[in-house]
Amino acid sequence: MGRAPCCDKANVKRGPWSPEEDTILKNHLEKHGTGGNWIALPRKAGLKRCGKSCRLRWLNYLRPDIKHGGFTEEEDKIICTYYNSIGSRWSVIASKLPGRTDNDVKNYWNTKLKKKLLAGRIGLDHMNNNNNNKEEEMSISINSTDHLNVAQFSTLDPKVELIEYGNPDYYHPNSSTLILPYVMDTSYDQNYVPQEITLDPSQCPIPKPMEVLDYSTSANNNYSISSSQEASSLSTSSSLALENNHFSWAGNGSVQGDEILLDFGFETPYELLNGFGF
DNA sequence: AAAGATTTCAACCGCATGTCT
DNA sequence: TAGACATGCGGTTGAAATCTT
Repeated sequence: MGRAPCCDKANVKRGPWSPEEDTILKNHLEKHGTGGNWIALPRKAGLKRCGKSCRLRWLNYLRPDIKHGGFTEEEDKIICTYYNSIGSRWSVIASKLPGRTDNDVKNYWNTKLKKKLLAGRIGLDHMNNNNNNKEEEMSISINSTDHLNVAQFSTLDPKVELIEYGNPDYYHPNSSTLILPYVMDTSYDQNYVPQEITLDPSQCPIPKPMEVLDYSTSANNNYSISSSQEASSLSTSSSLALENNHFSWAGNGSVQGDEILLDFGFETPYELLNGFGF
């Protein structure tokens, strides 16, 4: 026995909203509000729609304060910083971007920002344009007794900066704020100027240094992580695998069949990789 | 110009959580 | 306190738009 449906699907219209439906919903909400009950709203408004669908349409499209159009560089930075800190909590991230919805942010991340960031993070431009040696190795150190040091991708491209969790320069235990450098691909912006973003931990639960998990127990396990959705959106068939303490990124498309070996020593910044949607 | 491939994004789905009785 | 119901959320889907060959 499954869960009872929230509405009678047989008598409910689905799919794209017509301008007429939009008008009806908007007028009704402007006059009467939600009435504290989205489920009953479509019937009251005279719409053959599910209440959840009405709610989504209003929140994601019809609300007067919705900001349509492309994301700004500043918004990119905020999304990246929060995503790296709290993961795919889109509603929290969207709440930091006035006029943006969680759906917007999620779509933007999945279709554009992730690609942009990923490309910058593994320094593809650098490899493709400036390096005849097709195989590079980057070293990442994790100090489990101290903090997660996501560290030194800069060996690959000194222009690419990464957040270092737990770095006392950025994390101040007695302070009400956390300052993080921004992760970005400078190849996309020749005028890149390193910036800092100040976060309010009460609004955004940044992991503290000692909260980082100990990955050592999994260091000898073999992981193979891949995503068909990811492969699709990246126009590549890519995979990330961990074997014998080495992460290997294997992909085609923009990587052009190259393989990048990431040496994590004895421990693995799984959270970082996981945080970027691997 | 047309067909196929890829990207975008609105909308849906189902689970988790909150609230009310 | 438990159950029913509503809402919120993140993941996923698929049609339309756009790009490439």
